[in-house]
Amino acid sequence: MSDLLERLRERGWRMTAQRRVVAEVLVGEHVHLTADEIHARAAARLPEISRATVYNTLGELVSLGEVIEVTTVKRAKTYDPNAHRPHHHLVCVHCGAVRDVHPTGNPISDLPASERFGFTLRDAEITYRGVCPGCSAG
Amino acid sequence: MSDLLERLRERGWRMTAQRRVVAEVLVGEHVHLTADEIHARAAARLPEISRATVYNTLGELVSLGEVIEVTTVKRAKTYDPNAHRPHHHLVCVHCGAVRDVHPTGNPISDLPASERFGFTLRDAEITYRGVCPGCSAG
DNA sequence: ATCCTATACTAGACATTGTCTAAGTCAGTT
DNA sequence: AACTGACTTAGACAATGTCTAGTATAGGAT
Repeated sequence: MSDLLERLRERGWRMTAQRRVVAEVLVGEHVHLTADEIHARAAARLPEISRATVYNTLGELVSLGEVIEVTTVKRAKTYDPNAHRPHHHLVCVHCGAVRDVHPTGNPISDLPASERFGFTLRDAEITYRGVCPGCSAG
Repeated sequence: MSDLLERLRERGWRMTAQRRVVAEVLVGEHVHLTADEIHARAAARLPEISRATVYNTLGELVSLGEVIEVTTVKRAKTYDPNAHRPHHHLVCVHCGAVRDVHPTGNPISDLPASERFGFTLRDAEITYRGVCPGCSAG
């Protein structure tokens, strides 16, 4: 967590109160938040922080590889601070809840050359869809 | 293609000019279009078709399982008419191009029970990310 | 410690994508 | 041919994300 701030500073990031707060919100809760939720939590500590800054900061963190942008079925993207531990996602089709999961195997090796169409593969993301215990109980 | 219209009629779909045009646009080009692109192409044939109708029709086709909604990195969802042939997607991180691909193996069997957290799994979607030949040449 | 400047922040307008509503229209049935 | 519930329309609204012009500030230089 202060690891994150350390790494960022080493990469020449100028440290500001706004960026610190956004980073703290992200790492503080190990859940997937939307930009708006992050803004709300950040504003609780730093009331004048603007939406634009939150969006910019998130974009930078994604570019730096410190945070992963997850696009689910919901309108808004969510941000996953767990970027350094490779993982995939399990989504409840009913309530939208998201969990990080770790399947065995490597999807990239499952894609034969004939199916790569000349692409240089970078990574693969698996989204498992299902119904969570809470929703199937209802 | 007229298969699609057949199936829909059998399921009690009321057939209208608007729905026919949207279905034809979808099946006519085997690419992934956004709702707006579909609207533009539909309007070329049926100028007074409204955005709401396109959105409604796409939503119905998705509910009926005739079309798959694909959420990529881009803002807008895209619609994939290839719903009856299970497949996954290969996306160019540079230009956003999407191809359908068929990896070997079954991702669902790669998710051990201990990683399912009580979810009832329905399906899994793999998104491969890489750079397409055109973009890596540039 | 102070100054300087590139970088970052803010407010708010704007853009894009998707949803909803009220009123009018039409497909398919009788 | 009339009827009726389902469909469509225009446009307002909502949610999410981007951009700009002006202001503030972090961190290096002095």
